[in-house]
Amino acid sequence: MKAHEQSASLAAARAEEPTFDIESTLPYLYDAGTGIGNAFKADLKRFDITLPMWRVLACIADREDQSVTEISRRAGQEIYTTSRLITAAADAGRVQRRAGRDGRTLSLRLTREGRRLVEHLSPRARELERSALAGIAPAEAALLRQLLRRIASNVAAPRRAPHASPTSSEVSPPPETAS
Amino acid sequence: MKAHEQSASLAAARAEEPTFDIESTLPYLYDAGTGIGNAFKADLKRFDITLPMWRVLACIADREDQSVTEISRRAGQEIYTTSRLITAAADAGRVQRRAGRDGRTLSLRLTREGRRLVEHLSPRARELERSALAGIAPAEAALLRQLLRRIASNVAAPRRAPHASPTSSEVSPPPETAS
DNA sequence: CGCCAACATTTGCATTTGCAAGTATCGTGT
DNA sequence: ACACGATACTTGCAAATGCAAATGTTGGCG
Repeated sequence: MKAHEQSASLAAARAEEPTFDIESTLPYLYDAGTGIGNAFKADLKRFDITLPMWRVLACIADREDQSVTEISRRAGQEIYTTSRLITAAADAGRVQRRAGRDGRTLSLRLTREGRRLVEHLSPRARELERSALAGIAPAEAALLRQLLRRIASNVAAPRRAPHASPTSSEVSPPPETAS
Repeated sequence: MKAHEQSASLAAARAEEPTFDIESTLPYLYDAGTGIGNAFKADLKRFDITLPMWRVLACIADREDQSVTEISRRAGQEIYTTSRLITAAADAGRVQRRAGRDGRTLSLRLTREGRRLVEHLSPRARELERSALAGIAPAEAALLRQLLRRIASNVAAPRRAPHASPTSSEVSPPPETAS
C-alpha cells in the first residue's frame, strides 16, 4: 500500500516462478463481483431466473418502452444474450414486446406479472447491497463507486476517447439495484 | 462510454416509475468487472484460452503442486469447472497432472509450454491492470482493494463466521495476476 | 423509385456452464 | 479388519453463451 504501486514483479523474467504483484487489484474485483453474484443466485433461483435475467428485468422495469439494444447496453450484456433473455421472459409472460416506432425496434415493458416479480426481488437486492457494504462508511462507498466507474470507463472499448472524467468529479449517478 | 444506470425499486409500489436508489454501488462493481473481462478477452483469444482458463493457469503458475480443490478456491470457480479446465489444459499440454500424496488428490504444475504461455500473458495482464487503474492514486487503489476485500468477505458463504477482518488490516494477499 | 450500406434483432451451431449424480480414496470408530 | 460418512475429483445431460451468419427495416443517394 505504499508508494511504488506496480513496479515490482516481472523481475521474474528469469526466475522459474512467475512473481505476482502483491499490489494487484483486479483479482479482488473479481472476487467481490462473483461473491455478490453467488450470494444473489439463491434468491433468484427461487423464481427460476438467472442473474443476467434479473439484470434485464430490472433494466426494463426502470423505464418503459426501451429497445433490446438499450436494455442490452444498460444491462452490460451482449445483444444476442439480451435478445434471448427477453424472448424467454416474454414466453414466461413477464415481458411485453411490441413494435417500437421504428419498424425494426421493439418496445419493451413488464407485464403485471413481471412487475410483481421485480417488486418482489428488489428488496432482496437492496438487502444484499446493504449486507455487502456492511462496515463500509458512506463516504467510502461513495469513493468506491467513483473508483469503479473510473475503472469501467478506463477499460471500456473506446468508441472515441479512452477516458475522460477527472478523478474527483461526479458525473451522473447511475443507479440500480444489484449486481 | 458510461452506459449503465438501471434498477428497479419499488418503493414505487404505488407510483408508475420505480424510485431509484442513488446510493447503489453493486452495479458499478458489475460494470467494472465485466469491462475488465472483456478488455482481456482479446489478448486471451490470441492463445485460444478463456478468462476462466487464464485464472486457472495463473493460479497453477503461482505455486506448484496444488490440488484441483485449491486451484478451484483460489481461482474463484466451481470445482467441476476447474476440473474440466485442468483436463483441457492437460490435454493441450500446458498442465501436468500427477498424483498427490493423497491418493485422491492431484498435484498440478505447468509444463514448460504452460509456463511459456503464462509468462507471455502476464505482462499483458499487468498492463491491463495499469490501464484500468489509470488516474487512480496508489493510496486510492489500496483503499479500493481493502473495500473490495471487505465486500467479498461480507458476501462470502459463511462457513463459520460472517466476516472478521478488521477494516484496516492486511491478512494475506492472495496473489494472482488479472481479473 | 431502386439500390445499398447501416441498423435492430434473431438464430444455428459449437462450446461452456450448472447441477446432480457418479467414482474413487481416505479416516475413523468399533 | 470392516462399515460408513467425509473428501477429491469427474461426468452425463440440460441449459446458457459466444460467434458468425441470417432476417427484416430504414434512410440516403443517384
